[in-house]
Amino acid sequence: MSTSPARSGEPVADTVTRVTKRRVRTRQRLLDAAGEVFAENGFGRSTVEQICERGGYTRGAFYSNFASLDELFFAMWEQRSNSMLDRIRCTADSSALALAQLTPDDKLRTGTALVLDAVPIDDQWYRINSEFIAHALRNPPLQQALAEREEAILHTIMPILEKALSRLGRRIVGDPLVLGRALVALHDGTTIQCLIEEDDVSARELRLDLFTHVVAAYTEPDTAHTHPKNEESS
Amino acid sequence: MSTSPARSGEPVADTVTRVTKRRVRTRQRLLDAAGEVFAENGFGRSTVEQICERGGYTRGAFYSNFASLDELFFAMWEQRSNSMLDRIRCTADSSALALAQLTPDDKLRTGTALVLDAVPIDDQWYRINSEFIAHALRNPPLQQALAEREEAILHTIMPILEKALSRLGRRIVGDPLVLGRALVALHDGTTIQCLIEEDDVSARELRLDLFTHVVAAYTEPDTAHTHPKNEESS
DNA sequence: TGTACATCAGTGAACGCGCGTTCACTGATGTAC
DNA sequence: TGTACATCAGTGAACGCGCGTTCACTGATGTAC
Repeated sequence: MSTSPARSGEPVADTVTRVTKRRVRTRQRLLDAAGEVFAENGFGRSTVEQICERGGYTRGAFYSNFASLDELFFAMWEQRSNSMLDRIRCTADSSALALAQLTPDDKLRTGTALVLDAVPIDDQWYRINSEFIAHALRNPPLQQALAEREEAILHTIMPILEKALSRLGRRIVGDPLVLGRALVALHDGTTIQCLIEEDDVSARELRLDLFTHVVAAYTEPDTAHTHPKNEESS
Repeated sequence: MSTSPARSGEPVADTVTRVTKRRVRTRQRLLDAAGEVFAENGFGRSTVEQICERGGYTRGAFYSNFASLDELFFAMWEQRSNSMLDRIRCTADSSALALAQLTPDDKLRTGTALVLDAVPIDDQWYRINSEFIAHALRNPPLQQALAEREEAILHTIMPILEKALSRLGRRIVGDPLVLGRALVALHDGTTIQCLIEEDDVSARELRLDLFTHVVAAYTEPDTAHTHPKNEESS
């Protein structure tokens, strides 16, 4: 069992992972294919055959990697959900440069717009996600996963949000998580509108307005900007 | 072609509709059955057989009434969507009594809570609707129907909203439809959170907070109406 | 009102495709020496 | 390093169930007189 590489110069990890490499690759290709097919046809209308064909495999490969379509759906959703969060973190980091140039005098709306750009409105993902939610509402374990995802989203967003707010010379009134949840709800709700309507320019503007109003409502000017620890409220 | 009921005391309409009565009934039963089955299994995972069995018919009855599952899905969604709006109108009317007792001095939050009660959080409907949205995003005609539905929702909500606001001595700043859309988005977004979480009490409170803040942000005290009782005729 | 007739909504058997699932196999990948 | 060997990931044929769809029929519903 224990592999002794003897005089082999190759690192152990490399040899070990190489065994799985093929599996990892086909697994990944199936996951990618599943994402496309589910988005196109819907979860319930997608077949094992379609997904395998899209990924360039035969059906046997599927059963060698997943127990069921349900399992694949969940794995795919989880992965995409994660990469979504990564993308937000990443975009937020790069837009931090722009944010850094903002002064507290800049309008709240400008700052909100900047942060909002980090959250993409992706119609393929929306379709997958809303079907997953509907699916999860029928499966308690999946519902649990959804709740945890919500949690993860909040923890990704909060630092970005607080950093941006302090840049704008504002601070949150009350529990920060309440604002976080409100913004997530806003995103979910306005995304539908942006996707449904032809003229998504105006939809996006209304969206920005709404975000700005809510941020304004849940925050206040931070008068002790240079000395943040000055005033504390319960 | 022209039916002459001669001395028949029965109204013509009654005789004419009686021909369709059977159809109408089975159609309705199939629609009801479809709603249940779709909510339980998801649209894509539901079969013609399941729906017919639930409705107490054989498969032939389905094909005698609908061309495809897609058509049934749409018809069912449209009907439930309509009855949803009716329910809102109805509940709003009955809660108008409570609203009438509010004075401008009452808190905005109380009034918002009252109106919000007219909008149910129905998890069966949510599952159906979110699947329908995902489905409609792939079918332009359905997408059109969705957009029109959004329009209808707004026109249902606006009078209720404005009536309630005037009761609270407030009026909308800017385009009323903008507030309407914002509230719809809020409802959509917060519904997910209320449904996902175990402890939906706190979710519902946060929801109410959010609504209250947004209503406050999009309205201002209506100085022209200091006395609530002096406008009887609208 | 009652009877004889016409219509057609819903039945249920039949058909066959498509899909999920299995499994003996093969050839790609990694191991031992 | 090269060769012989072992493993097992992915193949593809095979099976059969389930489902969509059709259609000749029957009996419920409405019509004519």
